[in-house]
Amino acid sequence: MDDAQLKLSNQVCFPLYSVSRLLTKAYKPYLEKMEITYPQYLVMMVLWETDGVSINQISEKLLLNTNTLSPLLKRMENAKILKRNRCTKDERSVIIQLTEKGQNLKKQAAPIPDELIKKLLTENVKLDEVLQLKKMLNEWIQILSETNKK
Amino acid sequence: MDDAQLKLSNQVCFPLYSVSRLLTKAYKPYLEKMEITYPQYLVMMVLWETDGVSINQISEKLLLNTNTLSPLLKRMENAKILKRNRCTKDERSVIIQLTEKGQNLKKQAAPIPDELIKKLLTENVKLDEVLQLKKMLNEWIQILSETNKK
DNA sequence: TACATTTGTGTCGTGCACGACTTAATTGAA
DNA sequence: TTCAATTAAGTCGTGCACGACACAAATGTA
Repeated sequence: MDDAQLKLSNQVCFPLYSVSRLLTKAYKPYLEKMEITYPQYLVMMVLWETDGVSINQISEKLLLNTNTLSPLLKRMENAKILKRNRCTKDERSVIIQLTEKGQNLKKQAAPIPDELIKKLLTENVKLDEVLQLKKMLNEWIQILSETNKK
Repeated sequence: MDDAQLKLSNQVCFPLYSVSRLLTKAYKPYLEKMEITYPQYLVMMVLWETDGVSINQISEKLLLNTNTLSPLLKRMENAKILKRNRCTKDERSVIIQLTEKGQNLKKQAAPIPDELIKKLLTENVKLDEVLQLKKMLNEWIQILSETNKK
């Protein structure tokens, strides 16, 4: 059998999976100071940009199911960085609002993206390549979130 | 504050994280027929290429800790696709060997990589771009597995 | 040969992810 | 208006990931 396709070294998915895990790990020392995890950091980025959104809206932006977000947001509420309140207009919705503590974390987080991108840029990996990578990944997100739907 | 850096849309990490999850989900229908998960599929690719390796060697190839692999390999042994045996030369090591069932799964897996890459290629994403992406990711793996070490 | 150190595997606890399902509120069609 | 269908959130079970730690086998050094 011609098994070249099945070799780990020929896969795109495996380096993607590895880099994703390794990058999350690279964030860790920064996020630990803020006492949040990487998925929680993603939620924070949504809220820093637009506070007071429903769980469903967060779910759509992060492509994470509500059954992943529900317990995650409860942990964040316990850590007092956000509050969960039922929407008065639609009692089914839960609105997430940052506390003052949560808002203040933004200042602490501000330098993180720069520090990380600095680590990743080398003589062989230039910024415009990274931007191209981002563009390609965003296309794949479109394709995959379509095909995964059913 | 200039918070452009903290916007989700300006992150590279987030699309990487999303695509990794979405790709894993895209593999699912194929892997379900073989009754394995995506991380288990990675282990299988290692073993299809080189059978009879230690847990440590699998750990190095997949960049996964042994405390992740140990229970995963036990589940795979329960599913009768591989066997775990202590190395006689070094009693600390556990050698992983495919069963016949495990070897036979290779035939079933053979068309998977092609089918998936077909989904991802569009007018806007060409094969050479994918190869460039892979190259970049592999560089990042080097950088990140270094910096994460300590 | 003693014994401190290293190495390979493993357990435990925590936090995601996600499929399957439940519950309650809202919506829509007859 | 009634009630079936849809929607938002949440529970439950399983399987990763991984840090912290345990333990036994192997190794290195005095």
